Order: sequence, then C-alpha cells, then structure tokens
Amino acid sequence: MSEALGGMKRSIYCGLLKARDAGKEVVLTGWVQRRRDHGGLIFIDLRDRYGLVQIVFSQDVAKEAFAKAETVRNEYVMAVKGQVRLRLEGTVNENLATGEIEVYAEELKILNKAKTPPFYIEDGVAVDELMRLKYRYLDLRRPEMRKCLELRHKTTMAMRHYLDKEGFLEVETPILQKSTPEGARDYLVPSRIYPGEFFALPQSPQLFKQILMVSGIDKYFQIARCFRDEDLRADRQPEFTQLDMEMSFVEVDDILETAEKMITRVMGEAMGKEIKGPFPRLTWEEAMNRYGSDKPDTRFGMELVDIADIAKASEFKVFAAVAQNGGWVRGINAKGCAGYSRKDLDDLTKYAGIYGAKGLAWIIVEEEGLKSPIAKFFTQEQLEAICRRMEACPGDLLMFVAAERPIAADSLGHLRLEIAKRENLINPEDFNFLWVTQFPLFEYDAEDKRWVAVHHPFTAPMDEDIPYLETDQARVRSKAYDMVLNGTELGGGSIRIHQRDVQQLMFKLLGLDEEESNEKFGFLLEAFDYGTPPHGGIAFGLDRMVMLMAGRESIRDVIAFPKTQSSSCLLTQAPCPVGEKQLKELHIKAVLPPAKGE
RNA sequence: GGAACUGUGGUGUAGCGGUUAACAUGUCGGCCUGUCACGCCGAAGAUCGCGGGUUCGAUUCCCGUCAGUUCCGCCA
Repeated sequence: MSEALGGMKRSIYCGLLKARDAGKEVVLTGWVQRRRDHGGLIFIDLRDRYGLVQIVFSQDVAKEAFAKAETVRNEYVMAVKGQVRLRLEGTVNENLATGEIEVYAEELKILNKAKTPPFYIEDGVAVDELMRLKYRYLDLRRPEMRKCLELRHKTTMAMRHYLDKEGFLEVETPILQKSTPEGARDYLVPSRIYPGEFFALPQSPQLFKQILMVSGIDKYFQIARCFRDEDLRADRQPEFTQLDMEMSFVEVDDILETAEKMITRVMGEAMGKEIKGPFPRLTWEEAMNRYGSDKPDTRFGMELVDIADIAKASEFKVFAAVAQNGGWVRGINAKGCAGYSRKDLDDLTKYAGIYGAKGLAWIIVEEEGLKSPIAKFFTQEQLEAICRRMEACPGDLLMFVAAERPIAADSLGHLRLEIAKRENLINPEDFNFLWVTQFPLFEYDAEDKRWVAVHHPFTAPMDEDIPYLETDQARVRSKAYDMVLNGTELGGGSIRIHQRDVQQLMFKLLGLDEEESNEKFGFLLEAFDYGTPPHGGIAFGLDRMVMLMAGRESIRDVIAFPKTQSSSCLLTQAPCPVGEKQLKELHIKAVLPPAKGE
C-alpha cells in the first residue's frame, strides 16, 4: 500500500548532501535507483533531480522501516527520515558525488509503487529510441536527459537576461496566423466560425516582427515556437523553437555584431566555456568555392581545389566537357588516405552519388608515382600541375568531381565531411563559429520555372546589385547572412525591405501578381506606407544550438517530447482521429483512413 | 515521393531451411549485516513485428505491410 506524505517534508535534495551534513537529521524524497539486500542490512540508492544518495536500513536501527524496505523495488517513490553519517572507513564510494556519507533510515514511507520499468534508468542505456519515446517520462529521469533540459533552460534564461539588458523587448506574436504561399508547407487549423477558412500555424514570426518595427518597438525578441509541415531529419522537427530577433535603424554589421555578442555571452555562460569573437566572415561565394557548402565546417582544412583549367586542356573528355560548359572540376586532397581500398573508393563514389555526382575520379599519390585510372588522360605536366596545386605528397588520396556547380559543390562538400569523419580530423572540443554573408537573393526553381527567394521575399538586395533586379536575377546578392557553428546553420537573417515599391517589385519578380500580393501581404504593404524604419534581424534555432552544446547528434535529445520521423508522438499517440461532432463543428467531412491494402 | 538499415523472452543481442530458439541483463522466490553493476542457489519468462508466398518443413529465403532510425527530395 502506498502512503501519504503525512507531514514528511523534504529538508534537502538527495544529490546535494555533503560530508558537512554529517550528524544532521534529514527528510529525503525520491525514486529508488537500486536496492541491495544483505539480509539484515539493506542499502537503497535514492535518486532525485540532483543525484543519488545511499540510504542504510538496519534491523537494529529501525525495525519497521527495515521491514518496509524489504518490499521496495526499483523506481518506487519514497520519503525517508534519517540521520546523515560519514561512511565507515573503507566503504566510501568515490564514484558517487555523495559517496562520503550515507543516511541511516529511521522512518520510511512508500509513497508509490512502480512497475518494473522497460529499461534501466541510467546514462548510456542501450535501448531503442522507440522505447525511450514511448516511455519518455522514464527516459527523462536519466541524468543525461535531465542535463539536456537543464542546459536548454540555462540557455533561454541567459538569452532573456542578456537581451533584456540590451534593451530588447520580448513580444508574443500569434500562433493562429494567416497562411502564406511562399516557403514551407503550413500546418492548417480549420475555423469554426468561418466555414471553409483556415488559420495557419506560424513558420516563423517574420511578418509580425516586421510590423513591430513599424510600431516603433525598435528592438524585439521572442523565444518562439515555429511549425513547418515538412519531412523530418535528425536535426529537424515539425515544431521547433527559434530565438527570433529584429532591430530598427540598423545595417548588416549592426546585426552581426549584436547577434555575435549575444551568442558568445549566452553559449559561453550556458556551457561554462569562453567563446571568442569576432567570428570570421565569409561571403557565400567564398564559402561555396572553398568548402562546397554555405555552412562550412572549418574545424579542419581539406579545402576544394579548382582544376578546371587543367581539365579543359586534358584528353579526359568527361572532365574537359564539363569545364568547357562552365561547370566545376574540383578536387579535395585526403591527406594520408592513399591506403584506401577499392571498396573504400567505391563506397565514397556511392556516397558522392547521393548528392548527384555521377562519378568520383581519384589519384593515389605514392613514392613510386601516381596510381589512378584517369592518369593516362593527362600529360606529365598536367599531372604535376594538379599535384602542385593540391599540395599532394606521397600517401595522399586526391578525389575529383566534375559536374555543374550545385552538384559538384554539394558532393565535394559532403565528401569532405565524410573523409573528416572517417579520418577523425575533427576535435569535438572545438567550437568554430563563422558568418556567411551576401547570399544570393534568388535561385531558379527548375520545376516551377521561376525565380524563388533564397531566404524569403522580404530580404533586401545589396544596394550595388539593385540595378540588376529586373535584368539579371542570378547575380543579385542579398543582405542575408547565416551564423554557422561547426558546419551547422545556427541562425540566419537579413536586412529587410522597408519600402513599399521595392517590396512590390520583389513580389512581382517572384511571380506574385499585384492582386495576389495584395491579398496575401496587403497588410504589410499598407503598413510600409505609414513610416517604416529600415530594419533587419536574425533567428536562431534553439534546438540545434542546445544540441551542439550538449554534444548530441539529434535535436530530439534536447526536446522534452519530440516527434518521430513520421511526425507522430509515441507517448500520446498523436495525431489521432476525432469525433464526428468535432468535425461537423469545423465544417469538415469525415475522412476515413484508407482501407488496408489500398 | 525515393533509397538504405533495423525488428527474436521485459530490455539489449546471438542464431539458423529441420535447434528443447542461445547469451547477458532484468524479473520472481530462497539465503546473506558493509554493499554500491553486491554475492550465492533456484525458477518463471518468446505464438522470432504482422500478412502472404516458395518448401515435405520458414524465426531463417522471397514479396507485401506496419513501426523505428539515417539519408535524398522537401525544409522561403
């Protein structure tokens, strides 16, 4: 039978007891981590948020408590009254923070029983994530998970403190918003009052924060939940949290400086680690050229090397043709990887193929000379030129991709990361921040046959590129920037368009006619008419940030109740069907799930 | 929308065209006053994810399906 607390009031947390508490009478509460029954003596490790402490039940000290302790099992909830004592000589446990002391139980109340949990509550348990998510409340009892939640809390607290001190105002924006045509798929919420009409859950507070700038808020932030109905990844959930910021009367440098100070301060504080600014800055162009990525991991080198000019003059038709057509012929030097087997190279070729590369050419550099299936297509001079440019030494493996730029960049960029992983080139202690600036404003969507915004349609073009807005979209750069940490996009933002005519032109270039842009964004355009300051901002992915700080590989580990890859909640079984009455009120006809085998 | 991997006592794994389906851990019972991954003795616990096919015979091979994970597409 479980008992009530009955006046037992916790006097201290288990995990906080220290040697100096010896002699004190304490009341502890918590969960049973483990029971060790020695017949006439029982040890119970009691756990709470702060850690474990050993409770000793002795027949001689407290007969009744001892009898109860015999019935106790793992994860039972109990309250213990007893005396803290220094441990006997030779029984100190150095692996336990509270290992110098133990508590001699005088009174025990079993507050609740517990079924045997499906997995043991401890760090590093080898258990399928399916189990962890279904029994998330047990998973979160594990210290490492609790630490992730604590780190997240510390991070958001530090953000609020810092931004408050800097004069930022936290303003909440609506969760029920208007659906926008651009961008990710919206989660829709049917309106009961307006049949056939819908709200959308926000993909970000973008428009409202710009409106707040029109309102004269000047410096805004929000720790905002955002929703995107797209497929999931290890670092992508359908609902996630952003630190969203916006400032008025600023230019790119002002935002970068403010954001950088905030991040060094906040992450430094949360991790207890010094982060030094200023962060290096790369233009998008340079990042792509050197790393094949707009979010380069700079914890190791292995930069891309351009050999298009050599390839163009060679007899190797595959390379020469690509180079002729303005594509990329570039390579990376995997230092010391000359020993890779045929299978390794096949695997890497396959890997590059994921990103669209049709093949992977390689040269193995040995003391005796070069080993390569493509060497015969090059003259000695050409081969020497390649080796010189790639700083090749005996023992190196050179790999090349020839393709149009997006594919070559993507595959070489990922290949570079893959080699770094295989060769252990990354020091996990490193935190390499950098800014990527001057993103292109547009990219061409071959499927829809139109230009789309790389960032979003409210991003301002760079002043010197404005003349090309209507004539040469491909060359227009934007006032958009990303903050990158260890190859992950931590956050991104831009200076926004704040003039109605420019914004209208932007909509037009993106293929929105006037009627449509008025219908979707008329409120914004109208607001621009009433004295809109120049403004810009940035948003950081909080989940990713905490994930990186915690050294985790999935954001699910830093979200208390995440969804599975198929967007369901294993704990609550959401989503689920709803009753006909509910549907009727929302003017929705019941849709039955497809029959089996359909 | 596509690709890959995984699915076997509660949990984590092994296994194999014919087995009494193995091991670890956990669970339950007994013994034990200094353990801390306590120890010792004993016991229970599995329609091998689900459906179909091939076969004399399928946990094993094939197809489908469901679930989980990773990736591509997608994610302004």
